[in-house]
Amino acid sequence: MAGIEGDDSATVSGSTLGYALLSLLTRGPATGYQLTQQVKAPLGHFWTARHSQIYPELARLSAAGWVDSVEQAGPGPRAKKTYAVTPAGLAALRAWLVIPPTAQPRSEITLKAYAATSADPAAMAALYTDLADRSTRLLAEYEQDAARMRAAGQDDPAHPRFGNYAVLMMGVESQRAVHRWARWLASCLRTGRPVAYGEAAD
Amino acid sequence: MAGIEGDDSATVSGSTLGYALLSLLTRGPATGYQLTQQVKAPLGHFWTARHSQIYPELARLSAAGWVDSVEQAGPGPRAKKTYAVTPAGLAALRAWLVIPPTAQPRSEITLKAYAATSADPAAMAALYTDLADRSTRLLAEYEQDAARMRAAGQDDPAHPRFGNYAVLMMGVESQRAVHRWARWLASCLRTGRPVAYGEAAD
DNA sequence: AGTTGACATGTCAGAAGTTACATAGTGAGG
DNA sequence: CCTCACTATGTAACTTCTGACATGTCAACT
Repeated sequence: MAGIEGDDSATVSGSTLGYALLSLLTRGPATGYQLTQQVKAPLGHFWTARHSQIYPELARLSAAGWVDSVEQAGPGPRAKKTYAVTPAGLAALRAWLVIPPTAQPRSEITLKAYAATSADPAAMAALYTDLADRSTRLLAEYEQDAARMRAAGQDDPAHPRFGNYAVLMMGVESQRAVHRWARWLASCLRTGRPVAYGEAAD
Repeated sequence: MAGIEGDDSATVSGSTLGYALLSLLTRGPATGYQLTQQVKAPLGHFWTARHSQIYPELARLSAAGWVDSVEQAGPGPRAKKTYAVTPAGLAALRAWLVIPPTAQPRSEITLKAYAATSADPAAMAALYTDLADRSTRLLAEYEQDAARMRAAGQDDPAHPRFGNYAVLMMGVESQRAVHRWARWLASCLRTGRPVAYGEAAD
């Protein structure tokens, strides 16, 4: 109830996805389809959503008065809708942003490491070697993107897309962390003996 | 169907939570209550579940023949059940472990960073300063745990609880990454100007 | 002329996860 | 004696997320 029917109580309501969409819309109006594309990168490195989740959520945001939409004739059987954040939506986003989040991260690859001793060591070592390789590739990709952004002045907190740069930098840090860890773990499993951290060989 | 009715097909079925519980049970038989405690640390840093999710999942694992249970008279209105992995359960776990995971991580704090420019800079800077402090505390805690484990020989891949150590090391890497990133971001937001990575002051 | 891929919007069933409700014994401390 | 915390197991309602189903246009390539 609170906050979802146009009242201006300070109560924060709405799902995390709703705020993610509002964040995307602060970069300019967009259609549901465009938002679906935009949750791929760099946001997609830390938050994803399918279109089947996005369209209903946009309807909810619209009902709450947090976004406006204009319809144009588009391809396909239905009208194309372009959404934009309303002042109420922006206020709601600003209120949500400064609340410290509590959600714990979930990582399936780390969960698998927890049971590493139950599996075939060679197969598990291969799994973490692949992960290390993948993180190397991703890291190179992210660093290139970061350099491009810096050249465009996007590393300035005053730049309207500074958030993209901030998320990308978290991606860089994460991949560095994953790389070091995966390499160490693969080394442990391959040799079958304790390996000091930082001494993992390729 | 496949894999859930006692057939020994190579097909992997079951939820991630099911495999997480099997992983815990490879460390020895446990009750649902004990499993609820054990998903707190170190596994809880990367995977969590409430008892309301664990009890039904144990019932499903039992129906699939992946775990066995023995009942003892316990406190409270119901019998206490102690679960143990069956050979079929262990085989299922081993098959699942070597499949490369695909799930993307989710991080609410990174999502908030994406919209950082929409919020009050001072409030956002405080949020990331707090995060940096929290990661410092966690890191110290994790490093202590890691030292204790190393002293107990748990850093040896042959040790039955090597997985605990591996997960903890991911925790260490993650907190280091979060710390560096949060400090940098807070610095950016506080000064309002681009800050080179690695040059963020406290 | 036919196929593929991008554009574009939606629904539905089910899985996964959270919060709250419900019950009951035991031991420690006030 | 009372309360609190821990042990212990379950259910119910609800939210969130995924995967599949459903429709239709337009441009490029074969």
